[in-house]
Amino acid sequence: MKKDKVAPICEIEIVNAKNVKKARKRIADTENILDIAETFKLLGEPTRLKIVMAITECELCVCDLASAMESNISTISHQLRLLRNAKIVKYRKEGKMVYYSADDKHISDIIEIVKEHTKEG
Amino acid sequence: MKKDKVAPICEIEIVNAKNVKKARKRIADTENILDIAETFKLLGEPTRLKIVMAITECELCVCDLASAMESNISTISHQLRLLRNAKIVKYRKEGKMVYYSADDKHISDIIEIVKEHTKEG
DNA sequence: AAAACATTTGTATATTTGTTCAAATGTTTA
DNA sequence: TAAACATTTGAACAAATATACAAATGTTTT
Repeated sequence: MKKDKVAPICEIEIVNAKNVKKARKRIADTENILDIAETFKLLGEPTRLKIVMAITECELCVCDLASAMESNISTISHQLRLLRNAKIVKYRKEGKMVYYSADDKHISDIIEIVKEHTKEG
Repeated sequence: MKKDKVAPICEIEIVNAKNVKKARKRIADTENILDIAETFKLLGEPTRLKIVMAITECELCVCDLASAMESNISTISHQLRLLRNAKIVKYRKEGKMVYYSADDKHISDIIEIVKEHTKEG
């Protein structure tokens, strides 16, 4: 057997077993990794990202949000449901109106960071 | 015409014109909004997020990365290309080997923040 | 030069998903 | 109670995309 190599797993030879082990551990230790991916995925769609940015500093009803986005009310409502479930946006009912806002600091923080990241590219 | 309402745009009545205008402006002012969404989208897929996390603290060749992820080399390579284009990961060639790493501080920062965010939910 | 190997790339396919229309729900007002 | 309105929800369709296999590229070694 060659110097650093280890028995193959999944038919793949391992070159640096130590680093592979570390990587495996890092992934395994992140128990809510699917939830993290889900949050990123929700922000990774222009319509939804725009929704979040639109209601970052002031709340809007679904109707006005659709207007601001120049989009369909139904489309906005569908996307809002996804964002709501992930606790990325919150809402407040007032009669038949529903006002949405995105006051979660975490979310606006990461949007700012990614904004910086893409600017540099 | 009713009190606060304004002429319809896209067949939608506007309730709070001031906030709609602010929202529109906030969206319009973010010139690279599609790039921002793209970065989020790339992190929003479990395979790619795991890749990034795997190589956050130590570099790995494609082969070992595939092993650590228990996945296909081709699949990993395809996803690495996307991550590379978005400057989320970088690589270093050494002969026929290619070592990938994700040392971008921005990226590990936002992953940590989202990790916190999802924990609270 | 050829064999061996790591990685990349092209193609095809199955799955996911964003959007739209239509209908349903729930609230206010006449 | 009925009409008007805001929002939600269901269903269907088109578009995007993650994955796998096969072939191509590029590098090292014999």
